[in-house]
Order: sequence, then structure tokens, then C-alpha cells
Amino acid sequence: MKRAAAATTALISPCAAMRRGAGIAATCSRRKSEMSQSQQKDGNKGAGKGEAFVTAITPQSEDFSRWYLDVVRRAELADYTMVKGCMVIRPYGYAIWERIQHLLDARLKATGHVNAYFPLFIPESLLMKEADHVAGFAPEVAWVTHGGSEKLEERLAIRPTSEVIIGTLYAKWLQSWRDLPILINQWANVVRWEKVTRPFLRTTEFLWQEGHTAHETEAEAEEETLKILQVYKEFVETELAMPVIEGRKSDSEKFAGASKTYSIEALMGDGRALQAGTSHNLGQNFAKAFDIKFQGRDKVEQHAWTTSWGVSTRLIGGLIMVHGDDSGLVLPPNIAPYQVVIVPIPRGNWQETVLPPAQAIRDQLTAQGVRVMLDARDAYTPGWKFAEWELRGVPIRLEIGPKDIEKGQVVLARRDTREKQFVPMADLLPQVSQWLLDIQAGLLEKARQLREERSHYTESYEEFKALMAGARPGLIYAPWCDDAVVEAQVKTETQATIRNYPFTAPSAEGKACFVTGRPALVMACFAKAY
RNA sequence: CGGGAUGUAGCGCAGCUUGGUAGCGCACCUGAAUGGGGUUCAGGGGGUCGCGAGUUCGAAUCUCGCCAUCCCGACCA
Repeated sequence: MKRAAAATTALISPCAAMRRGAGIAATCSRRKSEMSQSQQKDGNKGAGKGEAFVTAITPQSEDFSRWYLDVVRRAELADYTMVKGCMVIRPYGYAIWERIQHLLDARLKATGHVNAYFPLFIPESLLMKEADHVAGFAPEVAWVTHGGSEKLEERLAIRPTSEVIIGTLYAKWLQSWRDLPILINQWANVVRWEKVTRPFLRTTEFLWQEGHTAHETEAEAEEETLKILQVYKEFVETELAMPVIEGRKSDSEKFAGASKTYSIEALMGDGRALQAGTSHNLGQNFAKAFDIKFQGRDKVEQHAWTTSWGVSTRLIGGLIMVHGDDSGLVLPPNIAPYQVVIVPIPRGNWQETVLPPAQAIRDQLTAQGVRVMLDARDAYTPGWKFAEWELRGVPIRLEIGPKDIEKGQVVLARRDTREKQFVPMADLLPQVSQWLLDIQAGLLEKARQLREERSHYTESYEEFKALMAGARPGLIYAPWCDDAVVEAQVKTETQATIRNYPFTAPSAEGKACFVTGRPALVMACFAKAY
């Protein structure tokens, strides 16, 4: 009888999560009846079924975009504000960002970079110095025109990126080849006046890391650009468990003002690609525009070779879309704010009987460097907490109740596979450590497999069109003539863009371009992109 | 920036056609019993109906304008 009541409540939640829109009411009631059947079938063995535990989110299959927004809000990663296109990153979301900062910053330091902070405001005249750069960013710059009530002599741009201000300072600091390389990174916010925004994926203001380096030779700048791309790839795959494809951008997708742009690209759960990081070789373009010069070993004054590179809070969006499922977030242990959540099972005077052992376990795990949350709130039932922490993607749940204490064990449950296990207290630490490793590796592997399933190779534009028209288009590799006009045509006809020219791909040698039939110059990876 | 939809309590919605001073579910607060997959009962608090004008004795409801959000397209980490 308790069961029936529980089912009823579970059924109401999906409707509660629904948003505006006429079609939704019908959808909701349809799902209601489906759910009540499965719920009843599950009976008391619900724990083994591994589905529909969390019901407050729109299923991915029904509407991926809505699913994404539901997860962002229900998991309390971010919320909307009164400022158009600007979101709050809530504590749980910000904790993920802090993990990203922590893990990436260590890598940047290890490769010789140091952090600094440059101004938010950029004088208009500075921004105008590099022609391509201006053209690229002009449409999305926010301007400050007044200080208090007084109009400014010169407008100030709120940085959309910092190449120009940093370049100006580099010009001031650089004298000799002995000053090189300059390897500076900054963690900052930037503003781009976007027309369409989505939490994490594209917001008016966002947080990122931008590295800016200056080098003595072209080769060194290229080496730096590629080194960082590798750092990004290793970081994203190791810590976020997001497999990425590294490669060079086509000229039309290049950063405004760069000689060459490289990117890492990830495939999302809905078959669209997300640019997860970029690294630019700026050549001498900015050095010439901003007078970044030095006297060389040969006594001749010359322009430096510069690079810039960045990853942003967009990575969090990628994380959600790569690993998440219909129950919500699934976080890789390495970036999860909490790796283990302990849910005590309250019975009788549980505060005296169950809570102390739970606290002891928390302390024990914490001492081993595991990030633990003990959810001792009395107002919620265990079942409610299970669902809540699943929605928030915590990798491992640890249940401990009177029966477990009697038997000297706990219950562990994995978020990714939903596997549930009784573990003797003595084995707890090694088991948790092992599972954290398994989950981290498992998520990467699963994402890789999914990407392989959704990767195609074709030499036929007809097949290309058919694939791109599918529900989950994925990645398509194709031999390519490298012509921007044809690229634009493909985009118009199929919505697909070139993500990059992958470093590791079948050779285009001797192939014909899949659109024009002309000799292929390169292998391109196409996808519909975010 | 173009096309479409929506805006009523924290969230999801009803009320609008036919104007008469706002309601439901969840959430929240209090108390009790519960507690191993979103617990139950009882009591309670919360809304200048997105904003601004207009019509009217009277507007959530009718008219106009603006704003925001979501979806679909053109531009972008």
C-alpha cells in the first residue's frame, strides 16, 4: 500500500517538470499511464531495474534540448537571471568549474605558463588595430560609453577576448630575444553579445581561460599551439572523460586574425558536435598590428610570433551532453564535486545508531582524498535522496542502515551502470577507489563507442545528405577539396560544417572531393555543430 | 536578426471565448507518525496575474506597445 502511494507521487513529478507549450499536457498524461505500469511491475525490487528512478526530467528521446535545460536547472548547475543571456552559475555548477580550473591550471603550470590578470576594458582604438580581428568581433562587442554621468572620450569595449590588450602590453615588455618566450595565461570572464543563448553552451558573459604567448620563431609558435592542443585533449579525455578529435580548422572557421586555428571537437548525445577548445597560431599578424618586436640573436629587430588558446565554461555543457542520461547528470569522478554521497537509512533513533558510523565512514574516505557528501537531512526519505543525487550525477552512492551495521557492511551503487553491491566494511576503501577508477574509464569508453557508432566515412554527397538528415547525424569524414565556397554550399544545403581536418584520419591521397569530384586535398570531419 | 509559441505563487498549470477583484497540483512552513527507490495525515503561509498605456463604473480577461523566455532558421567559445 505504501508502494501505491509512492508511485502516485512519482507520477506527478514529470508533469511538474514540464514547461509551457500546448502539446505538453497531452504528452504528460500519456507518460503518466506508461509510468504507472512500469512502476507497479517493478514492485519492491525497484532497485534492480535501473530505469525511471528520476522522473522529473524530459526524456532525451522526446526533446534533447529540453532535457538539457531540465538537467541544468534541476541539478542546480545554473539559473537564469534578470540580465538577458546571462546565467548564474550556482554552487554545484561552479564546483565543477573549480575542478576544471584546478586540473587544467596544474597542467598549464607544468608546461611553463604563469597566470596574470589583464583589464576587462579595451579602448576602441586598440580593438581596431587588427583588421580581421575587428571584423570578426565587431558584431558582438558590448560597449561602455559613460563613466558615471560623463560621456567617455573614447568608448571602451568589454573584452570579447584579450589579444589586443595583452598584445599591447607584450609590445611594452618585450625588448630582446632573451625575454622570449612569454607564456602567460589568465582566468577571466569575457562578454560576447550573442543573439541566441543557452546555459553554458553560449551565454553573453562566460568564464574561460585564455593563454597568450609570444615566441622567437614561427616554429616555436607552432609548437606551442600544438602542445596546448595536446594538453587540452589529454585534459578533456582524462578528466572529463570526453573523447575529442583534434585537428585544424578550415579557413572559414578560423579565429578572427589567426594564421591557423586548431580545435578539439566532441560528439554530444544528440549526434551534434561541440567545439571543446581552440588553439591559435597567430603568426605575426598581431605582432605587426601591435608592434610586438624584439632584437634578435642576429641583432636585427623583428616581430614576435604569437599564439592564443582557450577553453571555457562551455566544457560543462559538453560534460552534461556527453554523459548525461534520462535520470540527469552523470559526472566523471575526477571532476565530480562529490564522488561519494552517503545516505544513512533512518530507523528509530537513527541519529544515535546510524549517523555516527556514517560520519566515521565519511571521515575515513575524506582522509583518503575522496570527496564525500553525507546527506544527513532528516526531512527527506532515502528514496528521495537516491533520486536527487542521481539527478546530480554523483558517481557512487553509499547506503548504510541498521541491517548493514549489524552485518558490518554497506551498500554501494554506481551511477553509470546502476550496479549495486554489498561491501564489507573492511573492503570499503579499496572498493570505492576501484569503482572511481572504473567509472572514470567506463565513461570515456562508453562515449568513445557511441562516437564510433555515429562516425561515418563517405565519398558520396548523396549519402552525406542522407546521413545529415537523420535524427542523430554524428560525424562524417569525407575527402575534401578545401574550397570555402563549396564549404558554404554544404552548410546551406545540409546545415553541416567542417569541424576540423583531423590529425588522425584516413588519407585523402588520390581521392576525389565528395562534393565537387576535384582532387581531394585533405580529409575533413563534418557535423552539425552547437 | 527573421518566423512561430508562451508569460497567472518557487515550479507546472486552470481561469480569458461570455470583464465583476484569483484557483489547483507539486514545492515551502508547523506538528505527528514514517523511513532500504522521490512517505502519510492534519493544519498553515505565499500572487501590484511579465511591464506600460488605452477602453470600461469595473480588466488576469478586450485593444495597442514594449520586454523576457522557449522552438525553428541566418551569425558565434
